[in-house]
Amino acid sequence: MSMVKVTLKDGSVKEVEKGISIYELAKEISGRLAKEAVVGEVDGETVDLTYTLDHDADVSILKFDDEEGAHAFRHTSSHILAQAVQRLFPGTKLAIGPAIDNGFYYDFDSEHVFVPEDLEKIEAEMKKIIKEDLKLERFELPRSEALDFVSEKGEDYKAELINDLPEDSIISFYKQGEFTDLCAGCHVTSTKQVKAIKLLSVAGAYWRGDEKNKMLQRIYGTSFPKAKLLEEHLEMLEEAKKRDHRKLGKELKLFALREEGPGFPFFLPNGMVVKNELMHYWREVHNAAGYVEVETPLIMNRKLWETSGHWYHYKENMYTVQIDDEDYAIKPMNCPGGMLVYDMEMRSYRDFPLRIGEVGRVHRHELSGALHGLMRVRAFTQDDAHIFMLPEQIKDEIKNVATLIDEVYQKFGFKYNVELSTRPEKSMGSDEEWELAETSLQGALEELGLDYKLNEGDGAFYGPKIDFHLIDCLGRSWQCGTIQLDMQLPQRFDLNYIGADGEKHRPIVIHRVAYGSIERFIGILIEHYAGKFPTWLAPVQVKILPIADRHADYAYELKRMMQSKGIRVEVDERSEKIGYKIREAQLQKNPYMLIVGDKEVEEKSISVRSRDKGELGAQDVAAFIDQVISEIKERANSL
RNA sequence: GCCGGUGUAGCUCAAUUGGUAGAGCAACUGACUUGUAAUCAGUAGGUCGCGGGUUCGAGUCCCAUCACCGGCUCCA
Repeated sequence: MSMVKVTLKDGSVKEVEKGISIYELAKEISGRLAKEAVVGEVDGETVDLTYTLDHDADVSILKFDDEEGAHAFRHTSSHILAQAVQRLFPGTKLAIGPAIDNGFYYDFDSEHVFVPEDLEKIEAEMKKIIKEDLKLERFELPRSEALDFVSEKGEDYKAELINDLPEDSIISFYKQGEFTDLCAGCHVTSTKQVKAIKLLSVAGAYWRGDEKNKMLQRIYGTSFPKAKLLEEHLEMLEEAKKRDHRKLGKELKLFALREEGPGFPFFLPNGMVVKNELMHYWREVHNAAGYVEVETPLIMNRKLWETSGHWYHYKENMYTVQIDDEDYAIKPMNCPGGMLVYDMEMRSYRDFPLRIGEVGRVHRHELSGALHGLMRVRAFTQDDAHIFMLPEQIKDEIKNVATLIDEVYQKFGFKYNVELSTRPEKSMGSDEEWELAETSLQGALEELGLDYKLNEGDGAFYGPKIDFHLIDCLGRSWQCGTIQLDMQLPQRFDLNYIGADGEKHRPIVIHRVAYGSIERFIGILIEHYAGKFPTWLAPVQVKILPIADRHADYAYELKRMMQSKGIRVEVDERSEKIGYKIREAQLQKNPYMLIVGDKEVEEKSISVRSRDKGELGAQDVAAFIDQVISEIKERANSL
């Protein structure tokens, strides 16, 4: 372990481990050190954001490539933003301005309403501040003085933040030029280091994230130590726009959203193929895993929803309807129906685990502002299942479900994060029940060797849960799969089974989904594949393109041949040039194009073009069909 | 729901200080019969999101409303 001597600003010398991070360093020399840490020099030439604490001590502390380094860098960027805004719009109050993944934001309370055009002006001012090469200096004040300091400047939000800190706190501030902000750090040493900066958007955000509070104006931006990195990042955002499932959904005629039904998507023929293929695959996997399938009514009497508790806890989000003078509700969840199915027969412990699946369409009145393409809708399909079991079966069954979900995600090459949420403050059930439930869930994850994040107190009031978050091409994560233990519904519905002892017992119930919402899953798939679905999912798998009208007969002969083998195939018989037809098929992202002209008719062959690999040349018809069929069979390769 | 922005032909977009709506692609018709990402010509297509108002006159200004976009909140 090589140690390095660090000379602090006050002249004292400290020995630290080489390569130590600024945060570790701050911890080591509590409080004081962070102050010194910003007084360094940057070796801008060789390594961006490599700091030296003092002129004689070469300790690399922070790099932009590290998460912490990027964080400090973006944090300074947000201070520059706030400084520019206060210069241009005096009287603007500051709320908070943290670094986030890929950028930063700052929340403002201003009389002035920021419009997109303002961003350019603010950005120009920020560039000025960067050029001014302002040093960031840290200073600390006892809590009461800190309060006076911010109150004098009329920074009410900062005062509120300080008020929430303990009485004996020492409050740190960072100063750059005329601008000072309450801030824990860390920061880079000078505004000059922020070489490339770009403001992206302006949005509303509630103070402290609470909708009861005032709505502030949030400005988002991003920054990099090199112009090239910024360019690359902006290009990535452009690429992501091209993949947007709403755009591709329209271009590929997969689905549509209309004013007549906000949040209620239309699935067009192409999208329906994808949906049906996904369900086909789902049924294969679930059959193999021992699930049965049921379907429960979309509309049921209010009494059922009172029994389940939804009428009291979820009414705001439920669509209701009157039938014969009685209240009915459209189901927002499948569980109550599932409970009724269980209760239709006398159940035995020998039936367990009893896995009852339901691909159920649910309706929820989501806030209009929350709607987003297929990702957030008001009617969606859950690939639900309720599993009834004995307490001692929990762990193994959770493992089964997690394994199944993993298999499904692997199918599409998805990466995902797992989160385990435990007992919240307000909860139902005994300590022993929760203890068993939580250790079973945790044990299952650990035995499977899955990395997971623990969200303590984040579970549902009726039980702990495991969530699966898919990571999309933009790095955003979407909650899809979930496994929830339900300790409330069995009781509310008075569900029983006959145990080995001949007595009635309450079953354990888990509620789980793999896709989550099929609509959302399709949205994610569209972006994941950029519309280029693998052959088994592609709406049109083979497009036959006759070169001239006289080749149409042969084209249709090929079509019949392939169709009879279960291949989705179309003929483009328009009197257009072959280049035009190829372009169209290519834009529609059809996996295979077959060009047939005089040569192919004569030789009874085909000229194959692949969407991804381009021209493949002449091929034998039977061999090509076999190839396509093998790709279609990928749907089931897990079996 | 909240904050901000947007809304013109099926799609992507134009329309100088308010003066009476235009292009490309798509569609349709015709010609061309085509060899691996856009053949040419013509035709048709809009109560400028919907509803009020100001004005001699509104796509352009104001109000209201709906939807969408970026976020917040919430969530599969």
